[in-house]
Amino acid sequence: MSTLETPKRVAGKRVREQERRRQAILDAAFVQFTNEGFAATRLDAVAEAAGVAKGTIYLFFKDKEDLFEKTVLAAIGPTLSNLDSVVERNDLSFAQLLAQLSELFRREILLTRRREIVRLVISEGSRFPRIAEFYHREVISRGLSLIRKAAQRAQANGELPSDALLRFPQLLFAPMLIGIIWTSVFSQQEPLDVEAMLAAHRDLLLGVPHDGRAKP
Amino acid sequence: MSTLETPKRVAGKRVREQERRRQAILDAAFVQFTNEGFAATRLDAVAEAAGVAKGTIYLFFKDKEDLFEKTVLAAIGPTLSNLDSVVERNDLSFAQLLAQLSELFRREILLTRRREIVRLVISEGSRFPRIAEFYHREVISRGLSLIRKAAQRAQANGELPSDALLRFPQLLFAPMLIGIIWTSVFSQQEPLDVEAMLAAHRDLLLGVPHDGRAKP
Amino acid sequence: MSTLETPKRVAGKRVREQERRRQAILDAAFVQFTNEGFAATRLDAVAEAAGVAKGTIYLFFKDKEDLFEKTVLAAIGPTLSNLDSVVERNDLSFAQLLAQLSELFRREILLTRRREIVRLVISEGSRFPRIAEFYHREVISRGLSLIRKAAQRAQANGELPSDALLRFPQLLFAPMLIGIIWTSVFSQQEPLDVEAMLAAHRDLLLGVPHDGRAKP
Amino acid sequence: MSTLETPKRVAGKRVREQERRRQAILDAAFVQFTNEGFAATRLDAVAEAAGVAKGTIYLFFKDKEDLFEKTVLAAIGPTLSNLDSVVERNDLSFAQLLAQLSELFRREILLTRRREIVRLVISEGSRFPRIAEFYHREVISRGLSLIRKAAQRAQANGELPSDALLRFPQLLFAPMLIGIIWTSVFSQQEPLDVEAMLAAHRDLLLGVPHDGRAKP
DNA sequence: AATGAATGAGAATTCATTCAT
DNA sequence: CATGAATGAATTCTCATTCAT
Repeated sequence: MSTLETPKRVAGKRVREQERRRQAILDAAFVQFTNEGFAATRLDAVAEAAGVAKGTIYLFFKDKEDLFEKTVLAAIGPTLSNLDSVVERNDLSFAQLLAQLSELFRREILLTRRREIVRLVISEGSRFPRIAEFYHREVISRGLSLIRKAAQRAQANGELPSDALLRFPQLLFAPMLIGIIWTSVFSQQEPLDVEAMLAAHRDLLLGVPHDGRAKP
Repeated sequence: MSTLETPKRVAGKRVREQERRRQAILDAAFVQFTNEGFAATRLDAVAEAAGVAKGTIYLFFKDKEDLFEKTVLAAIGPTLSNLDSVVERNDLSFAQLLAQLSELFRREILLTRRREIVRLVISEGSRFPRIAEFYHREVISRGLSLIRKAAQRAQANGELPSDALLRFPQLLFAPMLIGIIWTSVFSQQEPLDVEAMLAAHRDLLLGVPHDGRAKP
Repeated sequence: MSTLETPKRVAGKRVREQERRRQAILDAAFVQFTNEGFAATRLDAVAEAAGVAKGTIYLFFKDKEDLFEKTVLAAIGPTLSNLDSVVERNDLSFAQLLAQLSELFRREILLTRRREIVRLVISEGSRFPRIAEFYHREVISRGLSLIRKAAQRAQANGELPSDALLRFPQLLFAPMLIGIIWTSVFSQQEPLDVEAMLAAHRDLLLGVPHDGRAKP
Repeated sequence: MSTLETPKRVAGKRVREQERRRQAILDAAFVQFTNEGFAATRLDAVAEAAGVAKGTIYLFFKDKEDLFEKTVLAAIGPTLSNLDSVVERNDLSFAQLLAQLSELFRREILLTRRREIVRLVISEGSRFPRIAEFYHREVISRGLSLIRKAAQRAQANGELPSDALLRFPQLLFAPMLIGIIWTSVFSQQEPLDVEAMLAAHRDLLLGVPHDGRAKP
C-alpha cells in the first residue's frame, strides 16, 4: 500500500509544484497586465516577478496572448461566486439586499486588486473578443439576471416604486463602475466616498424621500 | 509694399500649412490611439494616416508620449464647449435640462468617436497622470460643478425631491459611462438601448413614479 | 546457479534494451536529419519519434553534433556491404557487372531513404569534416577502388575500349548522383527515368554503338 | 536645366546608394548561406558582414526566408548568361563545343563561389520549392535544351555516334556535378583533376577510342 | 522645413542542455 | 537508468528615434 502510494505522492508533489508555478505566473501576469496593459507588459518582467525563467511561461501558455486571456479569465472566474447566495436569501428586504450587494462590491471588488479586472476588460475588451464575451457571459449577464429577478420580487411586494431597475438592471451597477474608475484614475485629484455615493443611489432606486439630513 | 508683404503672406501661409500638418497628425493619432491603445500604436501608421513622413511628427512633438498626451488633450478640449450654455438657460425646468443633457451626450459623445476618449482615459489614465489630471480638471470637475449648481437651483425650486444628485453629481454620469462602455465592449454580445436607459434613470433622479407604462 | 544467472540475464536484457533505445534514437534522428538538415532538426522531435525522453538522448550522445555524426556514420556503414560480392564474382562479364551495379544502386539506394545520406553528406560535409572523411574512406574510396580493379580486368580482357573509367572511376557514379539529386529535388518539375539514363550511360562507357533503337 | 537636374542627381545618388546596400546585403548573405546553410545563418552575421544594421535587412527583405530566396535567385540569375552564345556558334564542331563548355564551366562555375549555388540548391531545394522550381526553369531546363539541340545537330552531322546525350542531356552535366561536389567536400581527402575527368568524359560521349596515351 | 532611410535597443519566442526526482 | 520540467542563451523581428540630404 505504502509502496504504491509513494510514487503517487511524488507525482502529486510534482503536480502540485507545477500548479504552484502556473499560479505564480498567472499572479505575476495579473499584476503586470493590470498595471501596464497588454502591449506594454514584458514577459521578462512577468517571469521575474513569478520567480521562473522566461522559457517556463511557454510550458504553460502558448504565447503572450494566451497568457493574457488565461490570466484575465482566471481572475474573472471567482468574482461572482457568492453573489448568488446573497440574492437568494429570502429573509432580506430588497433594501437590505441592495445594501448587502454594495457591501459585497466594496469588500470583494473595490478594495481588492480585482477592481482592476474591470478596467482591463474596458481597455482590452474590444481587442480581445474572447475576453469581452467571457466577461459578459460569466459576470455581466449573470449579474444582470440576478438583479432582474430580485427586482421582480421586490416590485411584486411593493418594495420597488419604479420599474427602472427591472428594465435596466445595469443602473444598479452604474455607480459601482463610477466607483471603480474614480478610485483607479481620479482618486489623486479628488477623493470620492464611494460607499456614501452607493447609499445615496440606493435611496434613489428605492424612492426613499431624502433631504440630506439623517433619516428619522 | 508688396515686397514687404510677400514674405509676410508667405510666412502666414507657412504657418497655416504647419498648423494644418499638426492637426492632421493629431487627427490621425487620435484614431490610432483610440483603436490600438498607446503601446500598440505605431508612429509609422500615424504618419501614413496623416500623410506626412515619420520624421515630421518629431518636428511637432517631443516623442510618442508627448504626442499621446497632446492628442488626448486636444481631443478632450472641445468636449464641454456647449455644456455651459445648456445649463445656464433659465427657461428650462430641471427635467428639461436633464433631457437636453442626455440628448447632448448622445449626439456629441456616444455616437461620435469622442466616445473613445473616455475609454482611453480609463485605460491609460493611471499611466499618464497628466492626462488624468487634465481630464479631471477640464471635464470631470467642470461637469460636476455645473450639475451641482443646477441641482441646487432645482432643489430650491422644489423640482428635485432628493439631494443625492447634489451630493454626488457623479450619479448623473454613471449611466452615461455604462452606455459608453457597453457600446464599445459588449454591443456584440447584447444590445442596449442607451437612450431609454438614460430616460429611466432621469425619472429615478426626479422621483417620477413609474410603472413602465407611458407617462400620462 | 539461478541466483547467479538472474542478474546476468537481467544485465543482458538491460544491455539489449539499451541497444534497442540507442538504435531507436539513431533511426529517428536519421529521418529528422535527412528531412530537415542538421540545424533545423529539433531534438524534441527526435526524442518523440524515438519514443524516449529528451534527456535520454544525452545518455548515449554527447550533444547534437555527436548525435548527428553517429547517425550519419551508422547510416553510411552498411551501404557498401554487398558491393564487394558483386564485383568479385568472376562469372560476370564487365557489361553484366555494370548492369548489376546499376540494379544494386537502384534497389539499395535510389529507392530507399538511404538516398538521402548522399544529399546529407553533400549538404553538411563541409561543416562536418569527420563525416566527409568517413564517407570518403568508407564509401567513396572503396567504391572507386572496386571499380578501378574491375575496369582493369575488363580492359585486360578487351571488354573496355576506353581507359576513362580506369582513370576516373568517378565517371561511373556521376549519373547515379544525378539520379539521386534529380529524384530528391527536381522530380516535381520534370520526371527522369533514372534506370534508362544509367543504361544509356553504361553503353557509352562500354563503347556500344547506339542509335536509340532497341539493341538487336 | 541644371536646376532641374540637381535634385535628380541627388535622387540618383540615393537610389544608387540604396542599390549598393541591397547588393552588399545580398553578397554577405550569399557567403553566409553557402557557408552555413539556411537555418544556421544568423542575420546578425549577415548584417555585420554587409556593414549595415540588423534592421536594415528588413528594409529590403520581408524576412529571413525572403532574403534567402532572393539571395539564391540573384546568384543563379547570371549563371547561364553566356551559355547560349557558345552553343549558337556555327563554326564549332561538336567536339569543340563540348570543350568550350567544359572550359566555361571550369572558369565560370567550378573556380568561383558560384559553385556553391549548386550545393545550396541540393541542400535546401526540397525545403524551398520556389528555389528548386526557379533553378530548374532558369538553369537546368535551359541547359538541357541547349545541349539537346546541339546534340541533334551533331548527330545529323554524324559527329555523335550515340544518341545517349540526345535522350539524356543530363549525362553531359553529371561529371560536372561530381566535380563541384568533390571540390567542395572531398578535395581535402583526395584531389581530383576535374579538367582531365571532363576531357575523358567528352571522349566517351564522342566515342573517341582511347587507351590512355596521349592522342596522336 | 520635411523627408524617410538607417539604426539598434528591446521584445517574443525557441530549443539545446541540465538536473532533481 | 530514465525522465521531462526548467532553464536562459541565442535568434528573429519590430519600431521609436535620429540625421544626412
